[in-house]
Amino acid sequence: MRYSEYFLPTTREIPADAELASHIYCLRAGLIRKVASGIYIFLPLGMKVLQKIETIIRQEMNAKGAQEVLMPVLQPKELWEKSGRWTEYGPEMMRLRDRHERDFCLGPTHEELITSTVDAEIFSYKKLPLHLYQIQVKFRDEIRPRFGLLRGREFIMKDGYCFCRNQKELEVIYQQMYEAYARVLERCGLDYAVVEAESGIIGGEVSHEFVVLADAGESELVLCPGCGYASNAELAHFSWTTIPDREDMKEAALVETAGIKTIEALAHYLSVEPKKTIKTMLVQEGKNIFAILIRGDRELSLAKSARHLRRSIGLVEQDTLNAHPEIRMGYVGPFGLNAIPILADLELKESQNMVIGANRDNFHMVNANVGRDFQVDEWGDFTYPVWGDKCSKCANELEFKRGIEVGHIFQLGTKYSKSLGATFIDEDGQSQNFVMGCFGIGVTRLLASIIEQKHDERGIIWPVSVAPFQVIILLLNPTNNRQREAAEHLYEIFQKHGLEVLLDDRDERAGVKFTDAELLGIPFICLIGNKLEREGLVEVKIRESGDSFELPLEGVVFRIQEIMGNQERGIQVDKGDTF
RNA sequence: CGGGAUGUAGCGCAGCUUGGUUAGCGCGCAGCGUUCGGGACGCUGAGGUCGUGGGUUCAAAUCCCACCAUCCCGACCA
Repeated sequence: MRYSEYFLPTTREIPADAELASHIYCLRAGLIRKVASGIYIFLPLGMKVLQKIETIIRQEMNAKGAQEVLMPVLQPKELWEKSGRWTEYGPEMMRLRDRHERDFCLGPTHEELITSTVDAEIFSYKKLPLHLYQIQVKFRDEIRPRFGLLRGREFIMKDGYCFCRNQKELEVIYQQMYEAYARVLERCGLDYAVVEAESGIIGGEVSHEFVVLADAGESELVLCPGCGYASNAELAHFSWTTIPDREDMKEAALVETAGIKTIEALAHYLSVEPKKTIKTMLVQEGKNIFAILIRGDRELSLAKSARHLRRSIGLVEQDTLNAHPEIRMGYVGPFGLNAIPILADLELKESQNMVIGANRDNFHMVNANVGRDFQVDEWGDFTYPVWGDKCSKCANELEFKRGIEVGHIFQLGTKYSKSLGATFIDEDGQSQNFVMGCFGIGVTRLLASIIEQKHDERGIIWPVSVAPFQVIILLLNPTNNRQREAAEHLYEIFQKHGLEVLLDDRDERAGVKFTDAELLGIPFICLIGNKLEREGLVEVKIRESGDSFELPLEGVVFRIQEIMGNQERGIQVDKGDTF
């Protein structure tokens, strides 16, 4: 491709809308342009990268026997009413009506459609397992789209659904997908973690998230350097470090703490460490309130709480509190809470002489002790790990990182096949619900994550595997015939060897070309300039390392292929079916 | 949806507090000339419903009201 003819608008200024590197560089390097909040057009360069990523995904999916389909974005209401999700899904689902007043939605996901399709065609266990996937635009009317492609409303997703005879068969496919996902991320050159993502409400499901490590990421991860344990911070297991010294139980007493409603203020006022206090968190499901006691210096994990209670809960709301005059906000404690169940974090089981809310305005209790001064209905694990906490499996100190969730694999079981009545006939002639799995990769999000992890202050640093071009030739003096001819010749050589090459033949100053080449992040930058004129040498710069070397024209392609080959071998790619 | 902020040329911004002639600057864009290995210089030029609607006023980019859009912080997710 000749740069002079290519639709590739780069910008010098940082767009006012963007904050994250991936967002800024997607715009500056001419990959995308915004159409509306969370909605983007992909320009030719962005399109190329997208296709590269999709190809990698296709190869890995096909290699595991998954078959590609394409489903519509527009889906009829009836389908969603069958699964109950037309009402369940909420405002995130974009609904619209056609000229005949029929209701549709823009598909936020495709479980309903795929399940009903398979159900209509597959009747026998002999046809199972079946694994279908698609790479398609999905639409979710996000409450708050942000960070460019990282959280769009319209985004491209690869989603796969497998239909199995039983749990065992599902587990085999699940394992295969685990491997396939890992390979996709490796081939994209990414540093990532796989974390268990247990689902709170519906027990028994197995689920893993694939998270690209990046400081800008929205999910917080806990990693153990010792045993490799990885988890969402909000669900992470850990063992607490501070085992309290044994002390004698002191006499409990009420102290006046007028106007003191936070742990910090309380600890300061009473001159105790925050960890010697207990805070009482209130959560609710519908109108039901639960009190959860945790150590004052800890944070409540709603995810863990939800899992423990097996309910979908949120922090208590003012409306709900109005019906409970016995609750004294700011001084809540496990006293006189009537019918409200009191749960407590296991960490408090051995605690002694704690400060705790008295559930009486302007009073706390000091030297409170479990069992003597207050009772607990249920013990559980309700808090996040913090710096210094140890791995519950191997006792190493846990590490904290942030990441971007790009993939999620799920053992669905019969949730959708049941609600949609999708069945097959098994070996015994009995009707059974399909046992399903679903597997998603956010393709556009993956693109953004790569930039988020692979960039510097000058621009993107594409891994060769997804780079829109492997090589860019900078013709520094387009008016110089010898240099022009050399550049054209080199351009042909690259093409003949199957490399994707961008020839910067624009009538621009050298500085512009250098800056753009680095912004675009093309892995190999070949300079045709004075060096060529004087010594017949091409200067090759490697974008990632900044290293450079000089070679005669004819040798360049082999050297580049050699370097690329070495990188590929590091990943050990065996190509699956391609088409 | 709650909290914060912004909307002026393709992009980045000033002007608004204290209303007053043809609304500015930088980059980019077009033409000509000089330049040409890290975003050159000179000259000429094109480009604006000042987010939209209403109001106040002799007069509104500027003051008031409403709405819309966009971004950032919270609850959701690939």
